[in-house]
Formats: sequence, structure tokens, C-alpha cells
Amino acid sequence: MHQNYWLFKAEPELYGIDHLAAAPAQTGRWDGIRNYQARNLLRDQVQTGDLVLIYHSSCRQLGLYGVAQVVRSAYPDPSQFDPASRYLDPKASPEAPRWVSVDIQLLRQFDPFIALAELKAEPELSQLCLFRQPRLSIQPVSAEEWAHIQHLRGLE
DNA sequence: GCCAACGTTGGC
DNA sequence: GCCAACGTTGGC
Repeated sequence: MHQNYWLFKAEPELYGIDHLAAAPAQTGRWDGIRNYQARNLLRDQVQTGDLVLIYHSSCRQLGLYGVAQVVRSAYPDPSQFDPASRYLDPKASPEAPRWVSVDIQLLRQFDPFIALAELKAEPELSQLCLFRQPRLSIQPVSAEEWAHIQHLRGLE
């Protein structure tokens, strides 16, 4: 299948690029998505091999921190069944899961990170989902937007 | 199925 | 901490 591009939002105090970088094989589970629009994208469209921009929200330095690759496509998010998790969903069961996770592997970190203000200053990025639908936690990124963002750090 | 009340997100 | 935008809930 054709490779797609995404932007995943993270609150770095909960789980962010540093957690991913420290994980075995720099691979971690993207869990805790509890919004139906984001869930549907994750479940139906995010495929193994897709590339992902990691965005940090709700923190002092908002922006893009790196690139990851999807290494496992959607499967039931274990945290929905976990009474100890803040993401427990009492209406979900293993027989009828509601939420999904994917696994991603960190490929590289931007140096320096790409601040939100830097993204906003690029006319070519004015249509980014990040600006049009800022609350969506799993967002599509076009091939053109992806290339432009890579070029901001001299990357292909 | 409408819609008011309420909760959450997230930049500032 | 504020507050606008937006998502969810639940009575009718």
C-alpha cells in the first residue's frame, strides 16, 4: 500500500519523544487515543511503514520533535481494559474493544526541534491540519507538507 | 434526533 | 489560569 504521512500529538510529560527514544529498539505503543475521529484514522488508515511527525502539545516548547515509522498497525489498545490506567474505558471489553493502538519506531529527532511559530511562518504549511483542526490528535499530512517540513532541517 | 449542560483540549 | 472551540452526555 502507498505510504502515508501523519502527525501524532503527544503531551511530553505523559509520553513524548524522550520516552520513545529511551524505549527498547526506540519502539513504543501509541495508546490512549480516545477520540472517534482520531481512532478511525488510526484503525482504518494508518499502515505499517507510514511515517509520523511527533508533535508536543501542552508544554513550554510546542512543536515537532522528530520522525517515527509505524511498525505495527492497529490492534486493541490494552489500556482500555486496564483498571490501573487513566485510559480505562468501562464500556470496552476484549470481545468488543473500542480503541486501538499502533506501535511506532523513532527514526530521527529534529535538531533543533521545529517550533510551532516556525511552522506558522511557512505559507506552504498554511493548510496543515494542525492549524485547521488543532484538537485532532492523529492528523494526516500531505506529501507536499511532509517534504516541506523535512526541508526545514535540510532533510530529504 | 434535538439541544442545553457539561467536560476537555490546548494555545496564549 | 483563561477561555474559545469543540466533543460528549443525557433528558425530552
